[in-house]
Amino acid sequence: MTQTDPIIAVLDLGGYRLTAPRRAIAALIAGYGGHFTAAELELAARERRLGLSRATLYRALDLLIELGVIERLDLPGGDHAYVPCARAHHHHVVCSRCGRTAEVTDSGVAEAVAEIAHQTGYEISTHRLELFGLCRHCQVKTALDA
Amino acid sequence: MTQTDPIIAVLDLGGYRLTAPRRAIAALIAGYGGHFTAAELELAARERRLGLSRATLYRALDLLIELGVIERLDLPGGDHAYVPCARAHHHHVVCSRCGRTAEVTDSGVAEAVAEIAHQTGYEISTHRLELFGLCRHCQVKTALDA
DNA sequence: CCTCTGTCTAGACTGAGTCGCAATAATTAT
DNA sequence: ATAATTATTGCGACTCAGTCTAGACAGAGG
Ligand SMILES: [Zn+2]
Ligand SMILES: [Zn+2]
Ligand SMILES: [Zn+2]
Ligand SMILES: [Zn+2]
Repeated sequence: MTQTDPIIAVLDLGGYRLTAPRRAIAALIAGYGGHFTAAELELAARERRLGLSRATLYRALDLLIELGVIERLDLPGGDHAYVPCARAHHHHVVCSRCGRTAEVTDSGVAEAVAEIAHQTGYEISTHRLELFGLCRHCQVKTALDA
Repeated sequence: MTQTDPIIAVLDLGGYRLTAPRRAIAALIAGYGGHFTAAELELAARERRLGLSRATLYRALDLLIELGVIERLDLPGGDHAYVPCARAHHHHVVCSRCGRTAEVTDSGVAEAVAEIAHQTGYEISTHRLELFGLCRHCQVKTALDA
């Protein structure tokens, strides 16, 4: 609601036009706690009669990725999902039951990467780390189900 | 040529039928040093007049993944590729220029994962780490191009 | 306001991957 | 060897994500 939507802010800063579709998409994204898929966004948009075309949706996602305010995850099953996130390098832990995500820093990973570079002789420029498991919430629920 | 194709061996061990299409696919895969895509396999099969249907190809890939003799990579650009590999848990470093891959163990990563679990409270069950950079070969080539 | 141009819509299109089912062939039993 | 069993294949139609094009539209700045 407030002017402080980080996505809008970044778009503005980047000199991109603050159009109605982009504002709508930003609002939808802000509504998700964890990850969301393109299909979910599309459905949500349709339900709310926002009238955005698929093309616009995908272009917006591409742009937001480029700007680093969302990131694409490749779920173990092969599906693609997105998470809103900070722009510095980091990774995500995804709850495989409810989808909640948490960001984590490279703590410790950097050393491992350096070690790997040394062992293999590769000059490593990028890496992606994705972690999957149960969030606290779902750990409890699972315990109760037993 | 020899009976020692690891893919065939694993299929046999798992009690799966050693059919002509599977043998053909195993042979094709063995021919790749680094990663390959489903489309590449399909093309190679068509060129050699092997007459396998797409469905069979994809079913075979799924099976081989399940058996752990190949693994699916999600390239940064969003494409999917596969690498033949050992069955124990490990990760891949992919040369972003020539596609050569190397396997690396969890050395160091495990600690980082434990630390992340502790920090976030998630009970982490799986993780995927993919590294991208230049292999030794391509480092040299790049240096010469300068 | 008016213009310039970035962005949007609609809908056709592509290409990866899937599905159901009849035909085929690797195993197993006889 | 032959027949019976059933996993696997091929086909072709299908779905669905994502892309593309071209004309209409609407921000931002003057
Ligand atoms: Zn959860
Ligand atoms: Zn990292
Ligand atoms: Zn290389
Ligand atoms: Zn690992």
